[in-house]
Amino acid sequence: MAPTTRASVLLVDDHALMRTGVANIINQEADLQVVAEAGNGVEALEAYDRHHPDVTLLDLRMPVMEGVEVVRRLRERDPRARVIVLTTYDTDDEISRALKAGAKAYVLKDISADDLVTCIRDVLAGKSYLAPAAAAKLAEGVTRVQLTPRELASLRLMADGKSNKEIANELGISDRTVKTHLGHLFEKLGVTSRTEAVKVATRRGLVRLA
Amino acid sequence: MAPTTRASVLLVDDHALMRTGVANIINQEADLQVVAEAGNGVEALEAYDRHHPDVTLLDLRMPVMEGVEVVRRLRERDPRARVIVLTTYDTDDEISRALKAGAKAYVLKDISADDLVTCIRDVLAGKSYLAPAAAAKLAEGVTRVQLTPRELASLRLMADGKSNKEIANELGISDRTVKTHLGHLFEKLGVTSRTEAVKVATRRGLVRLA
DNA sequence: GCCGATCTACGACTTTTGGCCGAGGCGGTG
DNA sequence: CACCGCCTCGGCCAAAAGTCGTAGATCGGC
Repeated sequence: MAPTTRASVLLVDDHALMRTGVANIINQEADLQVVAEAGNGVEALEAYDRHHPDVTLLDLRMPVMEGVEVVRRLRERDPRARVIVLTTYDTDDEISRALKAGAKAYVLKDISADDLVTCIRDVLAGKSYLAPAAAAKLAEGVTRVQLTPRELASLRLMADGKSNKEIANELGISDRTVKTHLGHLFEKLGVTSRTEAVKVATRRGLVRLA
Repeated sequence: MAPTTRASVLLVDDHALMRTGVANIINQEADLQVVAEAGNGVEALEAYDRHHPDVTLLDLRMPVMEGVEVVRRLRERDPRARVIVLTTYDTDDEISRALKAGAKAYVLKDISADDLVTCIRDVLAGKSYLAPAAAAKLAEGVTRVQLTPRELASLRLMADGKSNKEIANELGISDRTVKTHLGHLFEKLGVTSRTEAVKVATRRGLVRLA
């Protein structure tokens, strides 16, 4: 039982309670050890540079810097960085973006402590892991919408309650053009009105209200 | 160090990970002990009946039964039930409804483990506790909107992407009347369009998208 | 250099939405 | 009873939104 070297874990979550809870679970394992915690993306990058952990547990949906962006930057500065996304939400957009950014695993917070530990060991062993729910969402997301930059920008402003004219002003284009973009957007989302579009876009993780 | 009687705690959260994390924290305290866990509202009521815990830690936003409803039912069957709401969200609507339903405390999951334990002891001692952020939201909510049943129903359907005509059909009234309800709603929310209304209503916790 | 995607924009049109009135019915309260 | 809040509905009108088709400009890839 001589712990030669425990694998080092970096914990990133904006909820202190979740951090200490998960830290407790992990530190109970003889082969794992939490070496640092971070409450947002910027802190996460700093902590990574200081400790170069073997694996990083990362919540998406954080203040200061978005989770997917953190994944990207971590992998930029260290292509071997192993990132496990641990979050509550499972929109197809977030899942696929996180995986594309280089996350090795995507698990939901309703996972059991045992399964989480197993997942960490799997990732340390070079495997990857997808939560069943996440896999299902991805599968249905074969029909994943590919929005153009303008469509996405229009969508975001629209979801913020802006009128076509206001959107046009902010984007520096004509309101006719906004109509064109939104028309294309509606077609891609399979809807016929803005409120419906906001609903579907929210469900898919394309926008975040509140 | 003879633990005369440790206060019993019931843990309700739909995330297994959060449950075991918090359970670890609580069980490390000599005067506290988790006696049961539940993953949704119905389980929570069953567990309460079996164990009659001294205090219940409850997440809002759960499947099967809404958290506020759980608070209400717990207090119904035992007016002395001490419920601490432990959640991630802090919309003024949820906070005030939870407190009105009889919750003794409202804390957010970004609380530290120490503060959570303190909060539990406070509640056991008969005190109550409001997270600063929650208190602030409540304060600004002096202007809390009071929607009529019809206004709320129209709002919900509208947020679901329905047109006035569709809302009218579902409610069995004229679309003119729907316009009236929505007009009043807009005035109360301080907006002039449906998408804006959806945004504000979501922020206030009046509706839940996704 | 051609093709496809994207962004831009217009006309013309229909439908929907939102604002501004008034008005009757109904149920509870002072 | 009179008042008030809520629900109901109507007309009218202006503005916004959504649908159709068309079309020039740009950019990147084959």
